[in-house]
Amino acid sequence: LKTPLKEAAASQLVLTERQPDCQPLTTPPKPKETPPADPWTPTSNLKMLISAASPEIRSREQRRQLSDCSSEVLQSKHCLQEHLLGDEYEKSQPSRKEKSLGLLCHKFLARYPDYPSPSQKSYICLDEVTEELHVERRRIYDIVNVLESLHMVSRLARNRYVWHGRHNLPQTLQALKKVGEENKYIQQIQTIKKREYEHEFDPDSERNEEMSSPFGSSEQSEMSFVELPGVEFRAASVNGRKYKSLRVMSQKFVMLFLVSTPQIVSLEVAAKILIGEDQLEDLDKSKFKTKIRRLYDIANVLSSLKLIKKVHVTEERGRKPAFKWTGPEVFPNTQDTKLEATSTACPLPVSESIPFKEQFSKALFPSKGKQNFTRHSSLIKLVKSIENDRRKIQSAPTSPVKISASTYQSLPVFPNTIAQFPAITKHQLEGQSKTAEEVQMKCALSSPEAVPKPEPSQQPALSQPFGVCPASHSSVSPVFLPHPQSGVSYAIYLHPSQAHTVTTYSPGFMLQPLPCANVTGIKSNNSKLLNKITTEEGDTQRGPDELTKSLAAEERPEMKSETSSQRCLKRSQALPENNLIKRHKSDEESLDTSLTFFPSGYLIPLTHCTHGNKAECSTKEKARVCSVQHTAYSSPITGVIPMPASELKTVNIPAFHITPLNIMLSPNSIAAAPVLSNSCLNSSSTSSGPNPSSSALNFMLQHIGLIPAGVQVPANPVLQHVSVSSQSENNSHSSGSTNVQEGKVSYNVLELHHGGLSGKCGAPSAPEEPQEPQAVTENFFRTPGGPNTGPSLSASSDGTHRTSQGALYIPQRKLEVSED
DNA sequence: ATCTCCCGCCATATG
DNA sequence: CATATGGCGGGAGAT
Repeated sequence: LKTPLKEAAASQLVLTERQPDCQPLTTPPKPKETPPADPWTPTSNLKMLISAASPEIRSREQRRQLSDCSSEVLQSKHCLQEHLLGDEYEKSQPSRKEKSLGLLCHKFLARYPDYPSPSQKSYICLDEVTEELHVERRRIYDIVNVLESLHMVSRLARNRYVWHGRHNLPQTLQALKKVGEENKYIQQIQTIKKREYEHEFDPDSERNEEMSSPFGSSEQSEMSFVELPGVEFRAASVNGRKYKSLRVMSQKFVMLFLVSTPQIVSLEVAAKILIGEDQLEDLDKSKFKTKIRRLYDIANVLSSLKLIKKVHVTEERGRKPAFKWTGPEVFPNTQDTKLEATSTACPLPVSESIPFKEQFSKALFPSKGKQNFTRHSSLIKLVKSIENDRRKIQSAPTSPVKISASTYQSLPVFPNTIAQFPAITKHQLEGQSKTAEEVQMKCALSSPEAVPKPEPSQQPALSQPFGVCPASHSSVSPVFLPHPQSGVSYAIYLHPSQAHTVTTYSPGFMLQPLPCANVTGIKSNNSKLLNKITTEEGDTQRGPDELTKSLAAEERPEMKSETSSQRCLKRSQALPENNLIKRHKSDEESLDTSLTFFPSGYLIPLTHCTHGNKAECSTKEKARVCSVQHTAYSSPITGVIPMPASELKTVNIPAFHITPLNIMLSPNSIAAAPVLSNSCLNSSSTSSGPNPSSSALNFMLQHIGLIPAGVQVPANPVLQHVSVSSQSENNSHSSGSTNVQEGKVSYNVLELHHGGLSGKCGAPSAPEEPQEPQAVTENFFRTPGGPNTGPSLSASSDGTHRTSQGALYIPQRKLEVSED
């Protein structure tokens, strides 16, 4: 007896047929709903489904109730009847679980096809649903709200929703991921973890430095709902002020998964981040509790959607509830459209293309969208927030703030719009701008996860936008950052999405170390903390894959490094699939520039900012950007000080995974701009390019705060490329420890966590091992020297992984992740 | 005891 | 004004 899985349920036909039956009303008198599910009832199916999910429960129930009744249905019925007769009182323990939101959600979802045919839209009438499902309206709202956040449904009018199914999911997720990156959730997560960590070990932690301001700076926007071009919020409430807290929370929650590397997010962290956004400090306990409650609600429906599943992360402080993303991988934009459609295994692939365009055009021409984009309240709000931003910015010009308030204000509400641009265009623009500046920059290497299969032939990435971890962007835009102290301005190439994020020079911002969200001690964390992550049960798939991936990536570097200056394509582009598409460049920015969205959720076209690619930006614009006044709507694009690529040097610091940063000294300044390139990238620099002077490197590091002013890091080691030990690849379990013990630096291990797809390049390995407990390791930066010593770079010259003086030592930490 | 999270009061939004 | 929505948090079942 196969459990009727979702597939079945999903099938439209089945559903259709089943629907009528679903109604309990039609259920014959006696079969009162009872735990010992009757296999033939839809409800029972659901139950089975659920029980299947949690074996424990099932077994328990079976033992308890149906222990001897092996003949299922009939038997159970008998039992039921007896029971009923015995105690007429319903008492049929609708045990709390049977009323769970998760189950309810399953029922709800069962009513609609995952991929409704575009031709016939299905509507949702809340009244019907509540009635049919036997639930209080309130509960339905919970479900619908979350679905809304994913754009699986959208409200038409009171009591009325449209069912979109999962058609929008890819875009939505992509958009969310992007926003998540912009919000720098990774950093926040790290900060939180770090804090916890510090709190545990060193209550007296004298964490000085800017890190002290966790996200005080990152106080996020108020609620901003990420919309999709085609799916605006219709009339009904939702739009206006009444926040859509649950909706927004849901989106943010999802974002956390999408940006963090081991795609696992603990409730605690999520709650903190979500709280942190609105009310900075305010460690209100009750508030936290409430947040957690909400998260559970959201998690339940997300679980029903199979986007996440519950797991437990065990750290030294016991196990904490967490959830693991089990939804589709989300690829960085550009390729998005294509890849996602593919990856989603959409039953109705064709149907999607058209809506897409429509949506797109809508986004471009708001006018069509009716009055959706204008509304008093929002405008007012906008103004307010802008003012607010200004105030903040001005008041704390020198503070180590990393994110300007405006950042969030300018959050594109329709990030998707950008994403939807044909990759071609994007690349084209990109290329142009690049050419113009011939910056050796960028190469948005996408985070490992974004790289399904590291292609051996990948082009060497030269650099990467700093602070962006999972760089999923391909274009970079320079931003001028006034240096508070020296007064020297830096030009940092950032991905457009990041550009508007940074308004102030911030070491912290640049520090962003690894894409790995779980890595805690970024800075000088003494790592006393070695936590371990062990994944019990089979979802460990990731470990192996990632390893493989990383291996491939690292090993290849020298092979083909084409000389720098090649336009670095994003890694993903290097991938075969991606290559198929003629990648031309386009610039997101053009779009970004022309259209800016505000938190309020309305699309407001801006005229003053011309599209035009950054290459064309004039000096004046530059200036404008520099000014703190730079507000939400101003274009993130700035001018660049032209600098021959040759002058720029690239340093490869594998161990760090620091996203590369190109720092350019302002006109008058001399020196070469040190550039850190991500280790993931095969740095062409490995051998070809001149090595940056160590002084430059040190300068850089010091600035970033990675090393104390006095410390000098030898350049050579850093430049070396470390070859990954093959062993790690094979046994992910022990790889971590091995590395640590041997004093080896294991970035490969780090990569392990990069959530990713199961890419496997040359390495055969990594078939997923479903049910086995596995250990994943997490690394932390640690400074052997002591707390104050900045982390040093660990490098291996010759693949020896030797820790050089001042080498960065990355201890491992294991966390145990167990499912239920 | 802790983890989950259901229930439903009640403030708001909408029509 | 009647309803529809949807914050919110008490407190109880599940572990």
